[in-house]
Amino acid sequence: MSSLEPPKARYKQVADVLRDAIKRGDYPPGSTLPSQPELAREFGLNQSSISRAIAMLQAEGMIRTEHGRGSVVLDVPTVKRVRRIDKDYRTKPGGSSYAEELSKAGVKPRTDLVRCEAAIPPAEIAEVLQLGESDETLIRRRHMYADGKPVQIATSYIPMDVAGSVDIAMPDVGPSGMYARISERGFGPVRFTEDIEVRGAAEEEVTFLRIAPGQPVFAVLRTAFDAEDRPVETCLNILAALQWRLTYSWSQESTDDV
Amino acid sequence: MSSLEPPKARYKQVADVLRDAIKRGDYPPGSTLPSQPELAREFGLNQSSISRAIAMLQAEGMIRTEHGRGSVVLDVPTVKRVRRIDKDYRTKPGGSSYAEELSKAGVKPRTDLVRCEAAIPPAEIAEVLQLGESDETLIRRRHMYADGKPVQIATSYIPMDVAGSVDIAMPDVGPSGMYARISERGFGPVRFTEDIEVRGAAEEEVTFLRIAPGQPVFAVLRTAFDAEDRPVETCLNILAALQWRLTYSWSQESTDDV
DNA sequence: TAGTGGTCTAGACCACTGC
DNA sequence: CAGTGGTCTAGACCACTAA
Repeated sequence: MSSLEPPKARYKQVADVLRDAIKRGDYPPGSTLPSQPELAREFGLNQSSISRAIAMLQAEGMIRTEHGRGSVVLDVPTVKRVRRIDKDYRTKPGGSSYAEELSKAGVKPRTDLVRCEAAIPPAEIAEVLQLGESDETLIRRRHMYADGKPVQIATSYIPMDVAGSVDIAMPDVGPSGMYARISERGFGPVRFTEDIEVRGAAEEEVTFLRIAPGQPVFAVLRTAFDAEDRPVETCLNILAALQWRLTYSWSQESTDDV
Repeated sequence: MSSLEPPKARYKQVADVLRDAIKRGDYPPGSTLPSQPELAREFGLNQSSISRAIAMLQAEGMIRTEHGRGSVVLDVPTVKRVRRIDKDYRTKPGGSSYAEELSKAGVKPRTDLVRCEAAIPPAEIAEVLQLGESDETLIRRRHMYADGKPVQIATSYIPMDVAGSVDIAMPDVGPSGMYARISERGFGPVRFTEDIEVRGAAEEEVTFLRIAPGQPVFAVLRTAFDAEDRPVETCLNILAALQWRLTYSWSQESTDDV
């Protein structure tokens, strides 16, 4: 046990000790830390100070407190996963789907279709798709896992006249299949955009992704346009921002400096 | 004044009140909130509770506390800025630089060269550039502003044999100019990658970008490769993650689903 | 019911800023 | 120096979870 002397705030020192212990593996992911009263005894401090140290670790995303249960250690990968988008001439025809990408990386992918219906999309989605307020889209929401761990929430929106019917999107229809189906109906995508935003995780995202409240998430919105430059599909992906690296790759002349 | 009754935690109610007041413009960016003892009197609460409310707002990025001075309101744009990368056939030859991009958006850009020297780069940069531990690069760090507000820290790294000499990078050499100079020396870039990461802001970034400690930042690393696929330049851009939207656009067949 | 985290108080002292 | 935010205590009560 260390001395816990000033000048550094004691609750910060407690946080340091606990952080090191977690990183060392003393408290593996899923386990709980000792209770706050117990830690208070160990460190010879008041529970308030301990509580503050715990709050600090939670803000850092290392743990999540559950009222009445304890402080559970979260699984924070030391190495970020990579989500790669290659758009140069090397891109294989057909490209790679989420499932293929992960398989190559040696992890087992799994996708659960949690919602699939025709409904009015959120306003910002309707705007992207250039739809009116009351226009419906086919909405497909999937929960995606890698080796059983939740990694992504994906929600795609397709205007009903593009989708044709809801059964375009049976649970097992993959993305490549999705674009193929759209192409068959004469809306073959030729241009894509991706908008990347970062914001604090919403309630649902905290729960599914098993991250600490307030942690940042990526909101990646990919939109596909057909030959007439009409948006035919858009898909919103939510990922834990601190656990992923997004990489884009392209050829050609370019001198963007930003 | 409201009642501040349970069930909601009082410090959260205080945070709500202050947050609304800030959004309403009662405390404009740059001003300070009333002192904690004063707020404690106003709300009829203990200073500890007020302190907690303040900490909450700081975690949200709305204010930054300065020891001995007060809690200063930060300037958090309601609309995110856009950093656009077009890499399809529409891209104009020559592309658009940071300065042009901002000028078009109607804001006045400014760039300060804060560092320009030959030195050994950080390990992760050396790895990207495929350099040895003791190989030096030309390092150019710029602070960029829009309408006088700090928006970005950009640091570029160029292997010395590519740069030739330090004077390739005089303060007024723009990015297009930079690639032109590199091309003249026979290292014309033909392929690019961008890696996007999010992490908590470092000390220096908090200070320059004027954001709250712990707020997430984008770390965008763009690397240029020549015809032999050798990395000839890499540039790290740091931006306040909650204030920007990154958008990528491209054509061609692609069916990535991730 | 026992144990957990969450909140709050009254009061104290410290460290830093700016006059 | 006075005023600010930062830390800490001792003790209390509440809300939630699980046995």
